[in-house]
Amino acid sequence: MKRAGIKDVAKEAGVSVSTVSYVLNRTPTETISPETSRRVLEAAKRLNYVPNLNARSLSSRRSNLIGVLIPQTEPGRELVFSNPFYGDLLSSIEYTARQRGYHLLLSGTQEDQSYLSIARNRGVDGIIIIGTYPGENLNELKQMDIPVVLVDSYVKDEYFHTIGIEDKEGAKLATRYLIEKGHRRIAFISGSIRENGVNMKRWQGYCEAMTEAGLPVEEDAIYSGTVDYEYGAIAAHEFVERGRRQSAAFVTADIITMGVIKGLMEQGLRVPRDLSVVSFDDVNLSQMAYPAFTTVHQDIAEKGRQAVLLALDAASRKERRHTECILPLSIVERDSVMEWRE
Amino acid sequence: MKRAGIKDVAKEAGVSVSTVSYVLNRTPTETISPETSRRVLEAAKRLNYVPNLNARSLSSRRSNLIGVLIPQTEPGRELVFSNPFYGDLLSSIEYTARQRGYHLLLSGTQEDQSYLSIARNRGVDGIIIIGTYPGENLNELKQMDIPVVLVDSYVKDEYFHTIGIEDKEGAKLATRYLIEKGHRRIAFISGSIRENGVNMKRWQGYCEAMTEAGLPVEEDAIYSGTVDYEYGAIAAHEFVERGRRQSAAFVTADIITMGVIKGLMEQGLRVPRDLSVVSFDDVNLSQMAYPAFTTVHQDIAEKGRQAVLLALDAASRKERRHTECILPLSIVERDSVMEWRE
DNA sequence: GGTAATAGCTGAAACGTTTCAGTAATGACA
DNA sequence: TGTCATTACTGAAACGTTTCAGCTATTACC
Repeated sequence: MKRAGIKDVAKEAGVSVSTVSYVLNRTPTETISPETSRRVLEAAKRLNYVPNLNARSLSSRRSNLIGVLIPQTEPGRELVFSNPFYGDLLSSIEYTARQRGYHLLLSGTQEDQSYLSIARNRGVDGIIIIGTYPGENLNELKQMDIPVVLVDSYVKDEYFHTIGIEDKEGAKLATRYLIEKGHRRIAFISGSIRENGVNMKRWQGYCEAMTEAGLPVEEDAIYSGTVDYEYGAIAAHEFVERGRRQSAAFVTADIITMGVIKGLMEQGLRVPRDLSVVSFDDVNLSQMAYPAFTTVHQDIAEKGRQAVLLALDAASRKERRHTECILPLSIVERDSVMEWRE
Repeated sequence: MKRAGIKDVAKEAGVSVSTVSYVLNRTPTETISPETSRRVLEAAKRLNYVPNLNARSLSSRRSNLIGVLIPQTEPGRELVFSNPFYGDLLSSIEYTARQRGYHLLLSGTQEDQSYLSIARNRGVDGIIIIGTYPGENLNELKQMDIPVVLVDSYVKDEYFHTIGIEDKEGAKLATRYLIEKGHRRIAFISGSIRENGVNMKRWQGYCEAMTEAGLPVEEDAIYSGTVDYEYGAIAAHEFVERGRRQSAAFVTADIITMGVIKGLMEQGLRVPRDLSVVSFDDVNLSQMAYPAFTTVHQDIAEKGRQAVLLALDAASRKERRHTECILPLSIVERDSVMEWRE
């Protein structure tokens, strides 16, 4: 059973192909009589017509497609959904896009550029790139006239739109919170702080908060690895090996915190009895954990929503000027921090 | 800067458009001299040529696109990524597809058919539907000649390919495990067991295991709600309200188990001291939790991989006959079960 | 009554590919 | 030398839309 095309509809309704197109797209500049319009609509319904979106985008240069690039665990590997943060974010992106009649083209942030050309070739109307992005190719993105939204990236460029949070401020919030509770020696547990990404900003926030309180940033209080559960456990073991010199820790991601708590427990230690912890993200995990932990809350759903809105808005206007959207943070108190007195 | 098309390449290389197409696609039936081939390739490189995939799929009727439909929390809402199971699954699907040069078109399983027509109109080469699917429209899917892979669905049909696990057997495994540990009164905590999906099968498995052991399936041991963290906590509270009549529980999803553990804790109860628990899925959560819980392990990554392979394999051959793929299960022992003696 | 504007429609080019059917040149073979 | 295959390539139709430019009635205006 061959699919009905616009031609078939035209024949069925006794009008030209262009008329059908105008009716179906409600093209505002075109005047169509109600009678004709009705006939076309009926014919389309009768033939069970659905437009071929590939042909449409070939012709109209719009695709109603948004490309979403999600980081991978390693170059060429799976997506990082082991961290629920990304699932929550994607969920919100998909929902917002779907509501507006857009579909998602999903891909990993490959180290090579294949994803790039593919995003380009599919004719996506916008691209949302999540997380720190392997730098250089970004320039190539600028050359094609597609709006790009960077989520949680610290690449500054007139061309790109960005959406993120005040990572440094959030980290200061967390660290100061611990200081206010009387802690003086505070560990910093994080993913890599080499690249200019959120972890580096949170590192800076931690340092500033410490310094402003007149506390030293000590070498052996720093744990830097990968943003996953496994590293949290490793850090916890190392914490013990290094002699448990701190009474509290600021951990830069909930998923790491899960591992830290687990790692401590394996060694008979408890949060917050043996280590107070403040975390970052406030994914569901932070309430599920035992103990539920205090963490810097960010509105992940809103982040995803804004990313889509920014992309679509940029796609509709022709201007390509940088827009920046920063979402607010707050700290959510749960059961992972104890007051500390010497 | 207008993008270079195949015509530009042809002109640059001094050959015809068709020759360029043949070279670029390495069409096996066509003979091209090495010299010409080289010239074309060089021209393409020089012009920074990338093919327009929309045009290609319009012409060739293949899109290198796989549609993925993921359940939503509610009709018309976000995707169910609050359950990490889906993130893991999608991650594996994306990875496998990407490796094979395919991209993912992601959408929620809408109650209305819009997703359906869209999947159709985009010309996807295959569709992967995850979870129980709002029934009727499936027939419409059959009419277009696109391979459909149902993941974790119990819809039986000659047309659809399915991939899943022995849910009933897995549930029996779990229930029997508890029985062997001496438990006689075992609660069943689950999502909805109304629809003919995995939860119903697991419910059947639970019943069979109980009956085979000569134990009664008691009304007040059954908790059926939604597959999420929140419901787990609710069930735990209800468990206490109903008078803590069971010594163990089989919970049909890890995400629910997280809530159960939390809910019990809120009431001063502990797993496994006050309730032994065996769960299902073995997502990362089950090790992260405190206590890490015993659960029926399924290979989620393999599930995603097979789903893609099934779809691609079906797309390449013309035949549309049902294929079924069942993955093995095993039980992973952790710290959520105690021996029980009267 | 004549011109201008407008409403309502249509024809055909264009979008960037793939692929079928064909052609010209070369070599093999009797 | 003539026929037949084979190699290497080309022309053009087709895929299903959008959209520009144009055409014909009809109405509006002076």
